[in-house]
This record gives sequence, structure tokens and C-alpha cells, in this order.
Amino acid sequence: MRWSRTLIPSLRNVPKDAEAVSHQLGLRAGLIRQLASGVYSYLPLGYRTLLKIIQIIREEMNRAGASEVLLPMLHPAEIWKKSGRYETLGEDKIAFKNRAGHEFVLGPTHEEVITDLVGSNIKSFRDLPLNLYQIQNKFRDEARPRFGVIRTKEFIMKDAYSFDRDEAGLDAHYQKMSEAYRRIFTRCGLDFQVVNADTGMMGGKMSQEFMVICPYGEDRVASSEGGYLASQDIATRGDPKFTPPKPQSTGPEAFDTPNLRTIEEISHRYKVAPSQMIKTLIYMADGKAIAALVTGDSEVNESKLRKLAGAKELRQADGHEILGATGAPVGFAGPVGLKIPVYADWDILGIADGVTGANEKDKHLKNVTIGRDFKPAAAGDIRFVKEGDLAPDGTGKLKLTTSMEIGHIFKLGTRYSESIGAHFLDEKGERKPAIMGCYGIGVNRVLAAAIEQHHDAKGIQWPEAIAPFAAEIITVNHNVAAVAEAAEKIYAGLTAAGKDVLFDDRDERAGVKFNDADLIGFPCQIIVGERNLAQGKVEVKDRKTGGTALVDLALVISGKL
RNA sequence: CGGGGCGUAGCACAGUUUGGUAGUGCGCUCGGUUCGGGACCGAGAGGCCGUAGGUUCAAAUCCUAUCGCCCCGACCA
Repeated sequence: MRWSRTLIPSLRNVPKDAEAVSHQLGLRAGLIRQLASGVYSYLPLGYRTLLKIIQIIREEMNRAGASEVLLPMLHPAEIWKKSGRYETLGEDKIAFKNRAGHEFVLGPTHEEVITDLVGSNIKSFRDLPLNLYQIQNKFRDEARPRFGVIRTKEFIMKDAYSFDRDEAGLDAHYQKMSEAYRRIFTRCGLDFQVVNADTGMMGGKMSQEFMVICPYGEDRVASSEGGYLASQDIATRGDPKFTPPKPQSTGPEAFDTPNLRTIEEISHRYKVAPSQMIKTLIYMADGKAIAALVTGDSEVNESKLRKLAGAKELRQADGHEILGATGAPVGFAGPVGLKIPVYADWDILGIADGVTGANEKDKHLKNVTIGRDFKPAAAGDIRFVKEGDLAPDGTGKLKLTTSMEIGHIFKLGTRYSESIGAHFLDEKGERKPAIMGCYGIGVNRVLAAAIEQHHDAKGIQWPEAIAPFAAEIITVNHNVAAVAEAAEKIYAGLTAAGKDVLFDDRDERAGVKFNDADLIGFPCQIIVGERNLAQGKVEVKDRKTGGTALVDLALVISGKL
């Protein structure tokens, strides 16, 4: 392909990045990200890369024994409602509605559709196992798209679903897909980790995320030197085993905090470290109010709290419920004198003379100590892990890394096959739900991750397997007839040899073309100039290493390089 | 949905506090000199300042509304 403005618009005016994250990392990193989203959203370059990634995925899915299907959204609303994940669908519509009431025909996910489809097509255990996948655009009305192409409302996803007669079959599928994913991401040139993850809304027993370390990701991975590895959502920590605190005071003392209700306000105004503050959050556990205590610099992990409290349903209480439970408006809750069950994080066991809400408007308490001033119903790990926490398996301290999720695999079990209906008759003639797994890859995130992992100050350094072009031919002096002629021959030769090359045949200064080539970053640059041509040579440059070599013109034309 | 910010030429922005002729850089057009790492000189083209009202002799600038975008938070199959 030849260089053109539609292929690559002017790269000189790349917008300055306004995001705080990229400012911290320097403008250049922001530029790369901008470029990444540009490459994806409107340039043929991004399209070529996506096709290459998709080809790799297809090959590996084929190797793993999965078959490609296409799942349309043409499904009655009842199907979508059966799983219990959707409540607000129109009765007679096949399309989803977003919050603005607009209908859309791209699905957010396809568990329901595939389960119904397979359910109506399998009868016997002989029809199983099945493993089906598709690569399709999905639409999710995300509250907050961000980071260029990393989180968008519409995105490309490879999703696969396996159906088995028994757990052993599911395990085998899960294993096969996990291996296929490793091969896919490796082939795409990514450095990734596989971490245990939360099953979240999907339900099911087990799931793992494929994570790429990247400053623009939205997820955090906790790891220890000794090998502990888990998503921050589910990471647990070891008991710090605080010795009971020895308070200096004799008892809690109230003080006025007019209109100060957040941790920051109090800590700033009264010079109290957030770690010495007892943050008290009111939750509704199966309809009854409970209190959760963590230090001022921690966040409650609701699924951990749910477990400790032994609740099925858990949600944050609203203003009315808080008033009812504590006698004070939001922002002044504290554990002292509360009538509802109190669940404390381990951290609280180490606080002597802490600061907390007084359960009275515009008042807080100081000199509050657990055991003496209040007694929790239970203490345990109820917050998200932080940098420096003990790993739960005693393998050292936890470290948190910002990561981007590029793939996620789940053992779903029978949640969907039971609710939607995908049953088969086993050898004994008994009717049983199929055991399912599901497996997703964010295709455009693979592209984004590849750029984030492979760039330098000058631009992208595409991994070979997914580079939009294998090489770029640059004429140093395009108006010199011999140069243009030699470059044309190389272009024809490489194209005939089946190589994907971009020919920068613009009549631009050499420096402009070199810089553009580095910015777009194809693995190899073939530089044709008068000087070397006189000796029958051209310069071949490796984008990644910067190394150059003089190669015979004839050899380059033959496509052997 | 809550908090904050921004809409000015193809792109990136200044000008708004204190109302008074529409600006800069890149890109674009023409001429010339250059030409192996983002050249230089000269001459140009291009904008009812997001939109709609209002205040005023006068509005990019002040006020109100509205639309759109971005950031922070909540959410995230």
C-alpha cells in the first residue's frame, strides 16, 4: 500500500493530553495513547492490526476445538429476563434499551442467547461436549468510557461458550481454553499474568483474568514476592494479629465538627491521620442494618463483608436507613453505642484512642478504643487489600500493580442452563442441565495493550505478528529518478513475495519521513537513498533495536531480506 | 447520577478576570532557496468565537438556558 492522507492523517498535530494520568507519565505517553485510539477508531492501520489479531484468535480457537458461530440479538425478551440479569426490558422488543431509552441491536453479552440456542438443539449426552465462539461487536452502555480505546461503549469481543455433561468435561474445556489464551496473547507479543478473579455478576465457581501490566488499566492486581497472585477485587490478606491496644485515655470524648463529615475534612482540620480514624459505614444485610468498620484510609470490600456477616444480599444503606440505625445524618456514624451488629476490620483491633462519628449531627468522638468502648460482632478481613499488606499464604508483603484486563475465563456451572433451559438426557435417561463455561477476549484491548507495552519516546514498536505492515519503504530523495525507480522495484518485489509493505513515496524531506516511520512503528524500515544506491545497497533498519544494515538491492527486491 | 472543567480557522491553543478592529503555532495555497533525522525566506487563503435568548451605544468576553465533549467519583457481565 502507498502512503496517503486517508491512511495516515497528519501526525504532527497530535493533541496534547489533558488526563492527569498521562501528565504524570509525561506527554509522550499520552501521545502514544492518543495514537492508539486513533489507530483503532478511524485508520486503516488499526483495521489491519485487528484483522491480524482476529486471525490469530481463530487459529487458536480452532486448535482448541471450538467452532465459530454468529449469535444475533434476535431473541425474545423473555429469554433475556430468565437469567435474572435483566429486569427492564420491553415486553415485545428484541432490542435492548439503554438508560436514555434508545434501543440498540448489538448485544452486551450472549450467555442467554447461546444457552437458549444450544438448549433447543441438544437432546442427548451424545450431543455434548460443545464449544462455540464468535467474534462480534458488543455494546454496553458504560457509565464512563475512558482511556482512549481501552474502555469504550462499543467494542470487539471474542466470546466462547462450552457445554459439557459433567464437571470433568468443563475442567477439560477450561484448561484447553486457558492454554489457547496463553498462546494467543503470547503470539500477539504481550507480557501478561493470569490471576484468580471475582466471578461477579456472571456467577459461577471460578474465574481467571488475563492481565497486562499497563498504567492506563482500570484494574489492580495484588501479588507477593513468594508468588501470591490475585485480582484486588478478591485478594485477601493475612491477619496482622494486632495486640490489644492500650489507650492513654479513660474514655471517649465528644467534640464539635460542624458540617465536617468526610474523612479528609476531619483529618485535615484536626490533624488526625486517616489511619487513626474509624470509618463507619452502614449497610443493609438481608434487610437489616449492620455497621462496617475500617480505617479512614481503607475501602470496604462488600463481598468480604457479606461473607463475614453471613448475609445473602448486601447493599449500602440510604440516608433514611442511616438515620434510623444511628440517629444521625450521613457522615456522623460511629460504633460507640450502636444497637446494630458491628463488623470490624482487623485494622480496627490495632487502634487506640481513635476518632470516629458520635452518631449525633455535627459531632465526632475521640479517644475511642475497641473492646473498651464498643464490642464488634466479629472482626476479620473486610477491606480491599493495600500495598504492604501481608499475603494470605504467608509469602511476603503484597504489591499492587495497575493492569488491563484483556481476557477472562469462567467456570459457569449450571446457572444459565438451568434458568434459560439447556438440558440433555444422560446415559440413564435422566434430564440434566449442561455444565457451562464461558471465555472472553477484548480484541481491541489486545491492540491497545500491544501499543502500551511496545513503544518508546518516538512512537510505536509493533510486535511483528500483529503489525499493520511488516515493513515501510522510505525514499530519502523521492525526486531522484534512480531512487524512486529502485524503491518501486523493491515495492513490487516485496509485494510479489507476499510481504505487507507500506511505501512512503511522498516527496517530503527525509527527516519528516523518518520521524513518521518511527511514530507509526512497523518492525522494519527499508531506506532507499542516493548515497547507498550508488553501491547497489539499501539500508534496512530494525525499529525496535534501531540497528541498521546495508543490504544488496537485488536481495531486498527478491523479498529475502 | 453527583462534583469540576472546556467548546474560538483543518489540528493544538491564546484572548474572557477589567466588554471596544479576531490572534499564535502547525497544516494548507503560490514563489524562491534547501533536501540522510520534523528546513528557511516572502506572499496568501481560511473563523457569524457550540447554539438560543438577555444586558449594553457596543459581547468571544457579562447573565440565563440548552447541546456537546473531557476529567474525578459511583457503576462495570
